[in-house]
Amino acid sequence: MAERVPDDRKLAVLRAIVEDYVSTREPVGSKALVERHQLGVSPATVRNDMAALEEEGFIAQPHTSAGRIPTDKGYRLFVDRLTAVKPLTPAEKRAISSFLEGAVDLDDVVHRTVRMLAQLTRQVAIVQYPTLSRSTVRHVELVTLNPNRLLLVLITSSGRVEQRVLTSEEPFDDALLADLRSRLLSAVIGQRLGDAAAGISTLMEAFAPEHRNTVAAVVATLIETMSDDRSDERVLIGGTANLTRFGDDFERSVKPMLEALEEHVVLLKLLGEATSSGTVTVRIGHEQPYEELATTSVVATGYGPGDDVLATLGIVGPTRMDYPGSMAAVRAVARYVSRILAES
Amino acid sequence: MAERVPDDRKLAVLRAIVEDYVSTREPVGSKALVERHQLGVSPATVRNDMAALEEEGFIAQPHTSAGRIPTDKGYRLFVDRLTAVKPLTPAEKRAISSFLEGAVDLDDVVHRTVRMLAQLTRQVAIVQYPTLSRSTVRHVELVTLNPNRLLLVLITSSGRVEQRVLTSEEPFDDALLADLRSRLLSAVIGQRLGDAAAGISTLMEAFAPEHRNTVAAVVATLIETMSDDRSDERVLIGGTANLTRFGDDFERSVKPMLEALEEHVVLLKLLGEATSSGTVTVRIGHEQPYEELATTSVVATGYGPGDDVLATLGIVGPTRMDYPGSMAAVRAVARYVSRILAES
DNA sequence: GACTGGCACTCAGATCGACGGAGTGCCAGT
DNA sequence: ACTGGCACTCCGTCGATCTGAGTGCCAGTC
Repeated sequence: MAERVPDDRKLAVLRAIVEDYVSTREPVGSKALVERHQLGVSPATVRNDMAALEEEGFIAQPHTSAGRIPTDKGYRLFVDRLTAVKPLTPAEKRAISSFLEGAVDLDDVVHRTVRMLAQLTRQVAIVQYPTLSRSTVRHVELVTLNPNRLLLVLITSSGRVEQRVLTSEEPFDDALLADLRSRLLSAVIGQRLGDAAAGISTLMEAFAPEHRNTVAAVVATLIETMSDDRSDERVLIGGTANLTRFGDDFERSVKPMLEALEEHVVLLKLLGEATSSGTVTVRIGHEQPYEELATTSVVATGYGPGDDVLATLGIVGPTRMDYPGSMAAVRAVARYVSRILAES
Repeated sequence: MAERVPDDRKLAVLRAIVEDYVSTREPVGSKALVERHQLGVSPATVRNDMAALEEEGFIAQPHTSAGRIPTDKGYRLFVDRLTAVKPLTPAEKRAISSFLEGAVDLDDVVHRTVRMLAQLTRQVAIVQYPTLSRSTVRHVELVTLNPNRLLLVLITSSGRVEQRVLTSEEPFDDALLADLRSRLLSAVIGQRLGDAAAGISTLMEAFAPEHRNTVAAVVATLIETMSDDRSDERVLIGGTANLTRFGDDFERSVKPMLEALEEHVVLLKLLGEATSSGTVTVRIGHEQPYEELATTSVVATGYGPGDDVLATLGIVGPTRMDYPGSMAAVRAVARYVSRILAES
């Protein structure tokens, strides 16, 4: 209880155990450890340290007389205190940068990002679409698809386009629509999505009573489109083929993950609250909210133009993963995609 | 060589083998067969028939003294000649219909369709987005995102919205854009996507020489947007969690499938040429073009409003699948989604 | 000629026991 | 405080054995 953090050599042993276990996937014993790392002490000493680390809950043995594997708590300590920032190679940086530069629109940016992440980390990548709420209204358009169907298009400063279809019993009046359109435009252009609603809800009064039904419907839909910002519940995933590397126990680790990938709500909860794009959040094993994904870790961070954090991206993999590498990749990709967004 | 198709009882035996193997996943022997089906003959007789069927390549045994399993050729015969149309239950029909009715836009239709398919068949579902080429231009909008960036939006009669961003060295001129916009509109509205290009390529001549660069860029982008119809290479997949049911041999059957799911081009090739929505195409094992997916079958059909076939949808699963059920589900879903599209 | 009962044969998968080796904990010695 | 040595544990593997489902074939019956 006096001191919670083990002394230096024990930490070195823990680090060595994590590294070896991650790369070999097998419980690591004292002898193998001293052979592969320059610890400068004998196996017996390492054994004592291991016993202490086990006592404190950082490592565990699957069964008596097997090597040790890190516990979630062990990985946690490793990530918090033992991780040296592992910079990407220049080649990797160039690859990220040039691949993301090639994107033609927001959708493409997100697609490329998820692909890049999956490729770099060789894990399953998840990218949440940027939220609109901070962006402003750039344009509103009303288009009649046929006399009874009206398409409402909302274009935002982030280059995103939202659309809704309205149907009506009686045909839409073109003149009315033109009038409504211009009034909407002047009321709404340049406003933030969140604030614009106030300006148009009173608009109705300018119209003749017999038109108010139509106007009210359009206004309501527009407000709903602006406020009901569904984009923050949209996510894109990639690299599912990397699930093969999850582990041997198909039923217990891969299946729950596949099910989670179907449910975007689950994924968003996994990604968690967005943190500023400088800091990378790591959630290890039981630290994430789903019991079924007990052997799964999440590495995530926020991103967005400039210092705004509009959404979250990250990767998901087995607790036994390369944390330094994943964290570096996630951070780098977030940084680059943020820069791209800022340029828009 | 004289007659290629076995006599009636042999066919009954084959059907029984396929059905039993699909439901039990285990090689089926002569004794078990006569117990579970009313064949009216003894195991010994069935054995003779089996020997004949094996001779002709419809079934095979994994090893001597094991039961038989159907070959691809066996499944093929089963699908071609032994499949009774298995209508969906009224409850299923209602479920499909009401679930699809609830869709708010085209995107939502496709999402719901893929979900429905996956749920009904308990397989991996694939839905190709409907192509635009037959639809007409409903609206074109030019929006300046900032002085040097212009957003071009194309709205089609199918309710689909395409967008492109143009950047320019020098700021866009608002007056010019307004002029260009109205000329574009009158030239293009109501035209088919494929035909509209001709009308606007000559438009440039109406503008002053110093503006021609800008105009040319916008026109070129618009034409590209209309003709480079990327929607036909977009697909949506769902039900990947059903991959768990693929088989025990993870590495050889699930991994290639996961990889295929990452590559939309591969999926499109799997779905194959669209057939009219009445007929369902079944590709069994080696009949589909990918070596790695030798134990995978595809059940697909075309769909689209009315009798137009705009795209393909279907399911992918292990060769050992419930063909009658899958075919019925695919056909029914295609029919319903076609109807929904026709109403738009 | 078509079907059946019987029989010998095959072979994958399960069961069992022995064994080797990696790894541990502990203790006495430096 | 570290190390070498030693006895002990126990998983995984290997080989031998056994069992049972399934087969092919043959002689007999309708």
